[in-house]
Amino acid sequence: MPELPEVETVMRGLEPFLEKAVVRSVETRRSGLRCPFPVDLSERLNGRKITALERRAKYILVHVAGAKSSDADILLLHLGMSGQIKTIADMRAYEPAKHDHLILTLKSGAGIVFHDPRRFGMVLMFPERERAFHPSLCSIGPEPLEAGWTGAALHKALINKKVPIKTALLDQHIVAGIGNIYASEALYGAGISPLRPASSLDLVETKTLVREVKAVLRRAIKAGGSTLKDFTHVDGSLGYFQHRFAVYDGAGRPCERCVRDGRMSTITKINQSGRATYYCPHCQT
DNA sequence: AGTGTCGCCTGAATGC
DNA sequence: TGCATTCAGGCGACAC
Repeated sequence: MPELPEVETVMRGLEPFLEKAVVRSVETRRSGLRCPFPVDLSERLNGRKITALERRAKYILVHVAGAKSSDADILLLHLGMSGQIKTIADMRAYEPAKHDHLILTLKSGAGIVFHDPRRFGMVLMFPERERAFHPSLCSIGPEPLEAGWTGAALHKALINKKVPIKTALLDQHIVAGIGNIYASEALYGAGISPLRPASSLDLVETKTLVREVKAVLRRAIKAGGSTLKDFTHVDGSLGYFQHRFAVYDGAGRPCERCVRDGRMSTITKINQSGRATYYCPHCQT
């Protein structure tokens, strides 16, 4: 389940492959994923040079040069639930696998493949100059790893929010890129109950929470993300942050913090807004 | 406006 | 063994 650290890992893996590369051809093997592929995808990519890659929230932005600088485009990729991007060193040796939906061949003879069994992913293309107005990007909240995202900023964003703090962390308008895994992990790190109404957190608590969000995301990026089922790096290798989860997918296990403090308490799984939440009912208050 | 629920989709796991 | 059901969840659409 690609969240910010997984998307960042994929983007970093794609960078040396795609930056300054020129697209030779585009093949779509079905009409779209969550939404149809842009009908003019091929003509807008063929012969064009990729200038830079960027991550925003859980999106990968592929910047594509135009004939004039005002014609630059953005190819927007979202991995959804099960999306993978694979790099292929030599496309002559490539045979499409099941669920390989979009294939870009580069001038160099290399290529990339968008593979997505559950087809919750997204591929869009629009002019760079429309970026500020694009519905998928324009209303997204602050990047959690940027210095400007502080405890004070989060505290302000949570005023009047009655939803549980766990649900608020998943809201991409409040903060970008956090998904189900890292929401549970950050709340555990901060010792805050996922059930607390978001507006009930005081400034000290939001500062602690912001620190923990940043810390868990940085550690996960360093570990190459978390591989639960589908996620892999662009070369097929796996992330290993899943081995360091404190609570996620750990129902029934003892809480390590409580054990350290000489208590016995068990990680518990609950459901919030249809999503699994894992926490320690004893030390998260 | 804020909040809650649904549907999209496949494959793995579970149940009878 | 085999078929049906359940579950996982990011995000947009929709209802209240």
